[in-house]
Amino acid sequence: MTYVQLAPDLQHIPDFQHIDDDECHRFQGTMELIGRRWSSAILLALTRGAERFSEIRAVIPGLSDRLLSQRAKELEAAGLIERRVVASTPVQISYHLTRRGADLMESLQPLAHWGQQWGDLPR
Amino acid sequence: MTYVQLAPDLQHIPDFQHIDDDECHRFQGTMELIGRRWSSAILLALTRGAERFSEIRAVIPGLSDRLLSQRAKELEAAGLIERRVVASTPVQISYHLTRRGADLMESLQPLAHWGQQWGDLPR
DNA sequence: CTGGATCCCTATCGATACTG
DNA sequence: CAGTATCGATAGGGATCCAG
Repeated sequence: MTYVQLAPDLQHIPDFQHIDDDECHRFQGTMELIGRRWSSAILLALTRGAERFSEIRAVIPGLSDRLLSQRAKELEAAGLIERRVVASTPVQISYHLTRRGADLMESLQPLAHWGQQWGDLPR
Repeated sequence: MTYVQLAPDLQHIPDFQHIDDDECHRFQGTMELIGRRWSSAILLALTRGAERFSEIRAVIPGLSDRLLSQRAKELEAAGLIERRVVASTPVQISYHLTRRGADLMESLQPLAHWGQQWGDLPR
């Protein structure tokens, strides 16, 4: 995105004034990753302590095996979550936020506040 | 999403501990709205002062008329942007962040920080 | 200038069945 | 338990043309 002047009544927002094109793409990329269906729910489930595959699925009604598996791969590829395998019998698999993922969740707290402050999105 | 215990090493994250099911749905809904392709770019363009249809399109390479029109409707329906019509000849149409939209952009600043801190998402 | 209408292709999704 | 395979339905998106 090309740079344009920040709107006068929004100049108290400091951090969007000096974002260059690359940073815009990062920003959009991040939004599209965690904006995909179930992505944020999965991250939130992990933030809340869910670890096992079935545990995550259990706390997110409507989430199917297939989509959880797919999203987990994407989030792992993005470095937001980690998949641990313990070679016992049966094999124990658990998912955890990485440091990077935990930082992301922290950075989303103001957004959660915003949601609480403004109530439901209009349909 | 059903409540589960917050992971021990994440208990310093206060705001996700007490989010109930409704708030989870709001959170996910917000993420999916602004996570759609071009949505965040459009909001960012408005934050930076773009107002006219052609102006927004000009600063977002790859964004088509159709998608800008569609996203604008969605964002307007969500109460994040406002569409003003001045009945001159020709008709002057401009887009602006609402208070709600501007608040949203403010709440996204930590996320922009996160992107800068962690660099590009892995491909 | 600001879109609306249409076509058409692709990505994505949900459901179902199956596996180590 | 933790996925993979397959399939049909649907939604999203690009390109193009058209209009007030």
